[in-house]
Amino acid sequence: MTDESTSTYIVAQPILVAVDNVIFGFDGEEEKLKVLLFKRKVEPFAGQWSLVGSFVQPNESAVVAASRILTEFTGLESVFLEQLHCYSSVDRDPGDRVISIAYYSLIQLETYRKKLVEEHEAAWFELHEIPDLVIDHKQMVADALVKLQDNARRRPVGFNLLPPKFTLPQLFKLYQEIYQKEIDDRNFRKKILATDLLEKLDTKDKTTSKKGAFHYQFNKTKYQQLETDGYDILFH
Amino acid sequence: MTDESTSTYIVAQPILVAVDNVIFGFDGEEEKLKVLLFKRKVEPFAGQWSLVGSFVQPNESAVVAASRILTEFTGLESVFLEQLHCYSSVDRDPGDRVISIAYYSLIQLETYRKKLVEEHEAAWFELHEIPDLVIDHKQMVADALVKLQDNARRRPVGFNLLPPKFTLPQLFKLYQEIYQKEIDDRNFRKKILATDLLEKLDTKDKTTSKKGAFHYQFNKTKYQQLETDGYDILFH
DNA sequence: TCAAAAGTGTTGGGATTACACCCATGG
DNA sequence: CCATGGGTGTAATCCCAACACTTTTGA
Repeated sequence: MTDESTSTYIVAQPILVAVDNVIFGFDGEEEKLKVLLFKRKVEPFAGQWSLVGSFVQPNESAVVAASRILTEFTGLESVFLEQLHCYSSVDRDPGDRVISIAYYSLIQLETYRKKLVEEHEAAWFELHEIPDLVIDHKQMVADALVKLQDNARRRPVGFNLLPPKFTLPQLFKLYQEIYQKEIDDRNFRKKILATDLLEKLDTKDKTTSKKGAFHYQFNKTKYQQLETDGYDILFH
Repeated sequence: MTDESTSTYIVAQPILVAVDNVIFGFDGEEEKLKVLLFKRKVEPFAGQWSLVGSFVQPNESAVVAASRILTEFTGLESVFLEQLHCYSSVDRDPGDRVISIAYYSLIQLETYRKKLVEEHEAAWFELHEIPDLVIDHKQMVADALVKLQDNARRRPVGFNLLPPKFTLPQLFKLYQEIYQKEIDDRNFRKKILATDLLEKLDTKDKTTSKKGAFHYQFNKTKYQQLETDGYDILFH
């Protein structure tokens, strides 16, 4: 299949195909949405900040490639991963003609493997502290955020960013981070609880207040249903 | 740039990159939304129905390639054209490893060059009469329709499918075609007129009724504003 | 006792759905 | 004059944004 001499398509010229992954994580301590970046290893632009990425191998699809590098950098498997856009300007990469299929994923920062990230000289950056990135990666991050916002309105994606047990104040702050604005907390609770997605537990998280905030978890059945059926909530 | 011997990326293996275009047109006579298909010229699958597509050339981006084949088949330039998704399964094309970046475009059926279409053995198919298509093209059409529906709710895309002067009954039927369902016509008028997008002319189209339906055209200023700002209308 | 965060309800206004009849015209 | 499609209005409902105070508890 990948031996060019056997190709049916004589006249076509192959192109290098990469994937880049905008990995979002929610830092529960700092209550900030962050993006994983690393220092690029290869020329051109070696040493500069970049999204994590890889060339697509002959025996893998783009989503498998994106998943592979996600695992490589975080140790995580089977997390939220969705295609964003394919970037294909002729001159985007001065090293060669390379198109890049961008993905974005949502992970729980608490569960990623810190060691892997350090080995790769990677780091988490807040949205408004993202440094200059190679090629069109800054555009990819911007596009990913828009898509995340759009998605968070229609489907329970936000929960991919939180640990299994979380509190409503945490969830609330996460959504404020996603939308990069202040949200009315009373209306937020109403709307989120109205989805029937949350199950209140009788334990509390007392790390952030004396009163303590109740833990919640998802109703898995409802979660899967809403993941496909969707809803439509605008947060103000 | 495209000479492999000069590539910085020694280890990467290039892949064939194609674009496929889901071209939608609204047939004003039959009041049907249609998709342009043609009989594939090359093996494998020569002679079978396919979306129009092409390999991406070394000197063009994917969107340029998609635009090029659109012009080739319809004679049209600078019409609505938007990226849909990149399909990259390893075995999707038995001829070779080929990934395809799918686009979709919206054109006015009345203005396309009929001759070009005939020369290419292409034809317009209603949505529910689409034959078996090669590879994953049927999936592309399905995905394109979903994206079109989503887009029509948020932006004035529907107007790309109509001639400069059109009537409200035409627009109404177009939206019913896009959503593949019946819509309340009184509420439809209210919602569409509320956008401030339409300018009523004092001429009438009498081809479909004795009373005649008033022509409308867009307010270009408002159109451009809403194209970027967007709105959010659900049609019931 | 008080500071700090968690939690809770109501109401007025605007938007939306559902719904049925009159109008204009050419044949 | 009538058949055909074009055009219009309203009432009841629902939804939602806006808004401020009480609770809990550890220090």
